[in-house]
Amino acid sequence: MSDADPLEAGAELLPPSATSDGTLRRLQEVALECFGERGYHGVSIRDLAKAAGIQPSSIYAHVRSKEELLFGISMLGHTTQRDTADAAVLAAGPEPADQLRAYVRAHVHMHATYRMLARVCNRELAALSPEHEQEVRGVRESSVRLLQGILSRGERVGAFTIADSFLVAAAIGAMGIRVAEWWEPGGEHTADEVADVYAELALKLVTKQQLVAK
Amino acid sequence: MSDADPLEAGAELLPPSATSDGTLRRLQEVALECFGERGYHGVSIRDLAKAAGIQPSSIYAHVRSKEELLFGISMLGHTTQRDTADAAVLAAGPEPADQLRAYVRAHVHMHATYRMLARVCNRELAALSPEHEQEVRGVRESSVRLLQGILSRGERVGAFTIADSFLVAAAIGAMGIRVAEWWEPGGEHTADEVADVYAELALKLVTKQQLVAK
DNA sequence: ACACTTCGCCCGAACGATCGTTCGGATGAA
DNA sequence: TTCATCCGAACGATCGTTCGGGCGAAGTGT
Repeated sequence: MSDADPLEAGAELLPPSATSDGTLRRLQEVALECFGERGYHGVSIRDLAKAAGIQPSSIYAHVRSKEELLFGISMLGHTTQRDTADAAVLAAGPEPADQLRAYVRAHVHMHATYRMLARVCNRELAALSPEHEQEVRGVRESSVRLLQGILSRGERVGAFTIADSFLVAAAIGAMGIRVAEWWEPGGEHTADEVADVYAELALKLVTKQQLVAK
Repeated sequence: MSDADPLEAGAELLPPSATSDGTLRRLQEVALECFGERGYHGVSIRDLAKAAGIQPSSIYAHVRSKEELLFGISMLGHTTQRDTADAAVLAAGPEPADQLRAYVRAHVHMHATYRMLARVCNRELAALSPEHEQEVRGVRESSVRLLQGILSRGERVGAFTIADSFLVAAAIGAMGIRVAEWWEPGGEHTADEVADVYAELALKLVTKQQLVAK
């Protein structure tokens, strides 16, 4: 393997829904790696250029500004999360438990598989311009609403027992988001394993407890 | 109230274990606010100076460098988390369920009450020097070990049923860490309420499920 | 009680480095 | 000829930090 790319050692950084190619794609990939490791403000245009193998000024042939590069990445990550979760839930059928399982599986799987993308999305919201931040938050909110809808409907039809819908949704979301911070490919668990375990854990959070004889 | 301080509108930024006072304390407080909102690299020495009401050069009468300011904050946050969790667990008695409840309550309560401190601690590990980062990670690890110890002992004595100790510990930790990102004083829930709910949710994660007749 | 020194804290000015970005021009494919 | 892409050089702004000095409180010798 002489064409081994240190950037893509066995793992894709961008999801299939990414439409960019060529230098712009490479730019987004190195931006993901750098932003994910050191943060948006901790990475300079010159850092990105060096990692991409081009000159700093050449970057501006592909993006209007550094912030727009972050915005593109952020939108891609958030829409990917929302779309995969939507699709998974739609394919899960009418049972609330199946819907919750599907949502958590998609959520967790995405945060592991594209963990750099997820990190940047969850950390750098404040680095966006006010307009861009609001646009991203809109996408984010629709995904949160989907989860809360599953929970409240599950409770309404008697499938779930939930103390506080908001708090439980926050807890379930948190489990997945944090996966992007510790999971790494080649580690103890595959992304699928984590997704499966966390889907069952999420179900435990909404299931009525039966007292077991002590 | 003419002495109202916009920095401390009804909430302490630093925990009681903070020993600093005077200008250094004020510096740590404004650093928490600024780092928490825009990130370590997104805040300049001049930003901090302006927020603290002093000149940029005056900062160096209290800290050796910007990174050392972050390190002090980071150590304070991590030791506070570890110590309050330790104390809570020790006071909880021998029952695994009580220990887990105590740990989660302390963990969550701290992440809500000192949310800016928790944010900086969880976000800016990579901004520390390698030596400082390792020192902080040491404190962090000891707290994680405490939680995992509670879980594994609880399973050993038959109080808990756990699919994967590491994954469950990560999930429980994640719930609390994320609280620092969305909770705010004066919101829907008090810190105590969230802590109580999440303590029960954590217990659900380690309790054997009973199949309820469908 | 006095003068004198020390020290903590703060200031304004400035250092070299690096920041995001722009510009004019070169190159090659369409 | 046009257009996308890249380059080297440079712009003004801002970065973290240093330096010399001012100033009031605390300590010291007499």
